[in-house]
Amino acid sequence: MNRPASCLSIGEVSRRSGVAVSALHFYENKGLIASIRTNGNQRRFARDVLRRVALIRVSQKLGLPLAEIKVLLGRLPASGPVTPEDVKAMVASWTETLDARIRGLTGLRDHLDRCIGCGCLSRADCPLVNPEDRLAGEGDGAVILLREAGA
Amino acid sequence: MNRPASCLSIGEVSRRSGVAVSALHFYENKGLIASIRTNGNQRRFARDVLRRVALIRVSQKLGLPLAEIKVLLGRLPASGPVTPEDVKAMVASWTETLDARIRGLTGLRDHLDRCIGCGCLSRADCPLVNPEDRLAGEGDGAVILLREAGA
DNA sequence: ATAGAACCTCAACCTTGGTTGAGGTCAACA
DNA sequence: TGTTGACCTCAACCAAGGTTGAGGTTCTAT
Repeated sequence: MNRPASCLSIGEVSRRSGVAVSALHFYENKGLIASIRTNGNQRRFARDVLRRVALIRVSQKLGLPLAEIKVLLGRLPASGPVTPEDVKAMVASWTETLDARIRGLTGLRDHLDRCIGCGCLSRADCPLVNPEDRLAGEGDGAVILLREAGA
Repeated sequence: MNRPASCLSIGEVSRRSGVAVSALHFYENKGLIASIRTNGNQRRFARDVLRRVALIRVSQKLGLPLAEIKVLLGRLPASGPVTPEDVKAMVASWTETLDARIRGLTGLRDHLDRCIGCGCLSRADCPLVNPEDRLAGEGDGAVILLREAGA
């Protein structure tokens, strides 16, 4: 009885999620997913793990590092099924992150558009290049513009 | 005459660009910037390097890897000042990249919005989670959705 | 009962984008 | 002529996010 229908081997999780076995090992090691072991020391995952893995991959596509994803996952119930409310909260936090990234990129694009308008790249005039010359004395030059892209 | 006014030491480039000396070494090593050497083997950079470094940092904020940035920089004149036309072309290529990223993120956000609407996370119904169940047989499951985020 | 697939651990390696430090040289000022 | 700060090279190290391989065990089907 090592394999009740509700348990998945790591190979099954890999096939169903599209994530390599080695990556699943890695996620487990980092504490993002959990398993129990059979008598023979093989991993068995609750079906729930498929959701978690999907959440991990989507979160990664938002640019979240695994450490942050771990925190978000940690807010889900440690065991048992995830409720719709849990999901709504997590997904809402994603959209905030997403909105922030989109805003950052859009702002940067606007800068670029202005730069296309002038094409100068002039140290004196172009807000895109050499902002350090307009900010003499601050000591960190180009950093100012770069910050606008949002982390 | 190691220091005509038009030449910058690496320390000056670092201070004016806000980029660490070690990073400038790194960029030179990767072929993104170039220098000549004094009799005493110290680097001297044309002022032009400040523009290139600024272009590198902005490009990085778009998420471009240095290898791609190197290609873009390679399209600029190898020596001599960069013309406004050069800049326009390069910046235009950035905005395309940016637009693509923004579109990808926006599409992902729309998915999330729909998911918030239902909150189901159901294997059968939720397009965000477990798309592999709707795509049985394709063998790469969640990859489908993830692709939407754009590279 | 036994082959072969699937699994296990652990360590080494990979890429990207750098930083840090050791050990040594150069340049500029007094 | 010091001496001090800026510079040089080269190698090692870091973080993230994994992959690869060696060497060994377990599971499942025949």
